[in-house]
Amino acid sequence: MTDLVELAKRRGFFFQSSEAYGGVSGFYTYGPQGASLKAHVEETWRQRFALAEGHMQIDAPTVMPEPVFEASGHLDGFDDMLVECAECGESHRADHLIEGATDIEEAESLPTDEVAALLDAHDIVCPSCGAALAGQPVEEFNLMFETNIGPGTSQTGYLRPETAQGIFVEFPRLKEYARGQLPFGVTQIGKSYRNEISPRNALVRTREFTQAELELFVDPDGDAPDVSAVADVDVTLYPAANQPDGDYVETTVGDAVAEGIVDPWVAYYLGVATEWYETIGVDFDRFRYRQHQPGERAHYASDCWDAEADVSAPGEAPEWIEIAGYAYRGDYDLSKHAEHGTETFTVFKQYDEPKTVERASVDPDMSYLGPEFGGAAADVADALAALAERDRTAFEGEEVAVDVDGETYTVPTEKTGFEFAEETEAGRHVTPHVVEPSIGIDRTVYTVLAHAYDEDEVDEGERTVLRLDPAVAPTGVAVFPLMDKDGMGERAREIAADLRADGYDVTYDDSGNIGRRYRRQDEVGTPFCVTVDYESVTEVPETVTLRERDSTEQVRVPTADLGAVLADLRAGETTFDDL
RNA sequence: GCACCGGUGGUCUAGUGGUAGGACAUGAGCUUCCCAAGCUCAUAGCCCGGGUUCAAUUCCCGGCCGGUGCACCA
Repeated sequence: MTDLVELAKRRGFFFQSSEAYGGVSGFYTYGPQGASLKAHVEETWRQRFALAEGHMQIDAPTVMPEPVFEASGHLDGFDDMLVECAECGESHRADHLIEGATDIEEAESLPTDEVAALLDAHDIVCPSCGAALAGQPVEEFNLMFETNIGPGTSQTGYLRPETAQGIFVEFPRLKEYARGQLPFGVTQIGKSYRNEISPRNALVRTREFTQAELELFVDPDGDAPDVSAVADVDVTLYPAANQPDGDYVETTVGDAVAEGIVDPWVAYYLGVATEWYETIGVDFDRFRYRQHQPGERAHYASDCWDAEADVSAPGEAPEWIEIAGYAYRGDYDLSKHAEHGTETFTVFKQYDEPKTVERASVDPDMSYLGPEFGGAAADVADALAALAERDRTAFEGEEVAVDVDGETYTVPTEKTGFEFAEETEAGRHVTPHVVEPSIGIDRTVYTVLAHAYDEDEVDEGERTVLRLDPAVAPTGVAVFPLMDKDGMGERAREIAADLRADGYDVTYDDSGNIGRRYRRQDEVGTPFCVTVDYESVTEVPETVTLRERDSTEQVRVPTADLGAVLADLRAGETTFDDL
C-alpha cells in the first residue's frame, strides 16, 4: 500500500486534500491521472449497469432534509452517545460507561435523557480524570454531516450517507417514468458523506466518497431475474457458512442459483458485476464475493454479498477490503418512506384477468348509531366493518353484537348497512422489493490501481508499471519524437494532434531520452507509445514505431493506419502480437 | 476517540540548540540518441501554534496530519 500511495501522490492519481493547511483527515483529491481513471471507471459502470440493462439514471442532491433520514433510520440507528467531562474535556461513550457500571445491557437503545439520569444515579465518574459526570449533557454523535438549510436554524439538513436515499425518496415520480411497470431500475453515481471517527488507508475509508448505486424495484411475487444471461459467468463465492473454515466455492452464477447458495436477484448482479470487474482489469485471483454473516447485515438487508478485493502489495499478507455490496433490501426503504412521507410508494400491478371477489361490507346508519351510542359510535362502526370482513354469518340474524373496549353493543342488522356483493379487482398494490448493487467507486479505483501495480525488469533496469486496462487508462496513447530535431518533433506534434482529433487522450512528450519517456508512461499506465524516428521522416510511406507497455515490444505501423490500429487494440479486436 | 511510533525540497531520506546534505524526480543545455546512460547549470525543504533560550527544524506543551493496534464501520 505504501508504494502505491507514494506513486499515486507523485504521479497525480490521488493525494490528501488541503495539505497547504495541514491536511484534513478523510478527504482526498484526485489528480489529473486519477480523475481520468475514476471517470473511466464510472463510465464503464454506467455502460454496464445502466445502459446495457436498460435502466434509468438520475442525479439527486447530496443534501436532504431531516425527515428523510428519520424515515430511512439513519438518524436513529447511526448515533453514538457521548458525554464530555467538564473537568478534563475528554469525551466518552455514555452508553458504554453505563454498561460498565450497571447490569444494563444495550444502553445504546435508551433515550439520552434516561442515559443522563443513569449517569447521575450511579455516580459515574470520568475514566480519564475521575471527576463526576453527573449533570453533564449527553450528546448524540451522529455519523452524518449536519447542515442548515436556508438562513438561521429553521431547517436541519444532512449530507446523504448513501446515494440510495435520493432514489428512494423520488420513487413516486420515478415509477411514473417507468409507466408503473415492474421491474425497473434507477442508477445514480454521486458523492456520499460519513463523518467517520477514524478515516484510514488512503481512499479506502474517507469521509467523502463516490458511490455508484443501482436500485432495482421488483415485484417479490411476480418478477424473476434472467439468470441465463449470466449463468456461465465464473464467480468465487465465500458463503457465510464457509467463513469459519476459509473455504471458497468456485462455481458459476447459474450453478450458485441452482444450488440455492445465492438469492437469484443478487446472483444475477454478481454476474453482471463480474463482467464489469473484468473490463476494468480486476485480478480475479485477488477477488471474492463474501456473504454477510447474519449479525453483520445492515438494518434493511435480508441478504447481502460483498465484493472484496485483496489490495496487498506482492509478497505481503493479504489485505481484503470491501469494494461493493450486493443486497436484497426487501421493502424496508419504500415502506418506511410510505410511513413517513406523504406520497404513495406502491405500484399498481394489474392481473392478467380481473378477479371477481365476494366482499362483505357495511355502511352503518350513523344517524342511528350516534344518538344511541354517543362517543362510542365511531368505534362501533369500525368494529362492525371488521366483523363483516371476519365473519359475515354474524349479520344473518335480526341483531348484531360487537365488543368495544370490553363493552357489548347490540345493533339492529338493518342499521348496519350490511351488504354482500361481488366486486371486480383489476390488480393489486405492490410495495416493490429492492435489489441493490452498491459500488464504492473510490475503493474500486484503488483496487484497479493495486491490481495493476507491478515492478519488473527491462534490459536489466528496474521498472514500475501500471498494467491498466486500456478501457480505464487515463492516457490512451503517448507520442514522442525520438529527438526534437530534424523535423521529428514537428511531425510527432502533428500526429499527436491528429490522434486527439480522433478522440484519443494523448500525451506528447519530448523531454529526456526516449527510455525515460517510456518509463514515465509506464508509471501512469499508458498502454501504447508512438515514436517518430529518423525512418519516419525519411522513408515513404511514412511509418512510426508502436510500443506496447506490458511487453515493451514494438512494431512499425504505417502512420496512415495508426488510428485504426489503436482503435482495434483498445476494443480488444486485435492483440499486439497480431501486428 | 484511546495507545504507541512518526512528520526535513515534488518523492524518498541524512542530520543539527547557531535555519540544512544526499538520492531520485523536474526544467534549460550538451551528448555517439528506442527503454530510467553521461556531463554542466538551475528550481525546490525543516507540519502549525505556544513555551524555554541571545538563538528552536532540533528541547518542552498543545494542535493538525500519517502509520500500526484497539474501538467504530447502515
